[in-house]
Amino acid sequence: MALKEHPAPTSAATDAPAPRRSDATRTAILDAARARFAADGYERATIRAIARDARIDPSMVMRYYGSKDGLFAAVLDVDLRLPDPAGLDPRDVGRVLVSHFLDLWEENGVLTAILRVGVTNQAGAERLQGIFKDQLTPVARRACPDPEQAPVRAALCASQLLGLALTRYVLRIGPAVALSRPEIVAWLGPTVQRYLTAPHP
Amino acid sequence: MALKEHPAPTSAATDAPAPRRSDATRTAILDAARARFAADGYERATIRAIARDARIDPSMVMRYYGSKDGLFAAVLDVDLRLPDPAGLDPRDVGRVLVSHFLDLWEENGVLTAILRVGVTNQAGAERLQGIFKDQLTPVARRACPDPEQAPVRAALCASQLLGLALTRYVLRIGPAVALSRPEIVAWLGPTVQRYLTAPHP
DNA sequence: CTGGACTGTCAACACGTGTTGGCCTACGGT
DNA sequence: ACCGTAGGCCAACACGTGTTGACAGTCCAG
Repeated sequence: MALKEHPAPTSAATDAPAPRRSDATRTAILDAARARFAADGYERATIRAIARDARIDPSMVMRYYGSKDGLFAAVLDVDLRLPDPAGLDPRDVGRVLVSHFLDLWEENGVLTAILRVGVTNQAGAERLQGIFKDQLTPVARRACPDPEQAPVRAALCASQLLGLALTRYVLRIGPAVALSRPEIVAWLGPTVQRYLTAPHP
Repeated sequence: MALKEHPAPTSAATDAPAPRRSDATRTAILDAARARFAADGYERATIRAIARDARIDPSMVMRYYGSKDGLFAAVLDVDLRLPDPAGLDPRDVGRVLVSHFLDLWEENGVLTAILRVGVTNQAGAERLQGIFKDQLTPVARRACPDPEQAPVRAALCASQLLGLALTRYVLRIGPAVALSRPEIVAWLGPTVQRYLTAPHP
């Protein structure tokens, strides 16, 4: 860790941290890293390959992100932007959630990267745990009958949603890839709905 | 590949392939490999570590399994031993399947190994695809209303079953680990049941 | 114009990996 | 009792990895 902190040369009080000339390179590295981690997982996504994709020297990665771990940590920031279940029809929450997750997974490779890495890398696994625990559990708490069951219900939803991502975006199992969005929502929506709102069986 | 084929020294016509003196070592390697692949994934499960666990020299692994790929291929043989849905109450097939899968995942680490490896290794992914396609689809064909939908329904089941394994045995998400077997069966059983038998939504 | 910081390149290091071949030991059929 | 051969260990190779430091161009404040 312990990245070099460049002192803001001009306005020190502004909120934006004074754009640097190397910002383009920084984001190029980050984009390449996200894609490589998503495609190859942690070990096989080498710094040399990432640097080649970003068309810079491997040592730049070290300069800007300190280490491979630091680079991956910089990729990890994810906000699921889950909707507040209080604001929608309780009968629709399952379908809305599934649809929202499909959006998230397809908008860029961050979630695929974290999933692929989390399976073999401890830090990635903890991050994935944290994301779903911190962001999905509150939704469950507002949607399920007994708030005390929120963690269990969130975990059940996670099992189905991550299972879909696994089969569709990571393992690329044929029929799971071929399914259309509306079909997925129609099939998985009621499942998630039930995990959230059904009485404890 | 191309393992050395030791000529059977004694009975050449017997069905059993004439036990070798090194069989103990062979299975020790295989056991250690399965555990390591399950715990660490493909890249981080090094031949040296596997050999250390099996208390033999790394070169023995090469001699008996040709290469790391060959070793992993030897670990891959899995028979899910799925029950024939024709033989049970159509109302129970979901619960029976979920229960059966819990048995499979907990009996040894093979499935965890294949899942962990399949996420980053192409051969592992294809193997996982094959297992679920070849063994789960026939079950779906016998259980679902329109046999033509069997692949889709098998994939849906796989998404939920693999998702459970992912959250419970790989990522070890707290609430998913804490759930008891009967609870899991009660929650996921109806889901699998619906994926198999419900009319296309 | 000039000095210092920033951005980038190059070559190298130390290390762990999969893999190989040579050597010694000890079993077991003849 | 013998000796071929299977079983096992050791040392080494070639390679790719993350990481480091020295060096050169480039921008901008003073």
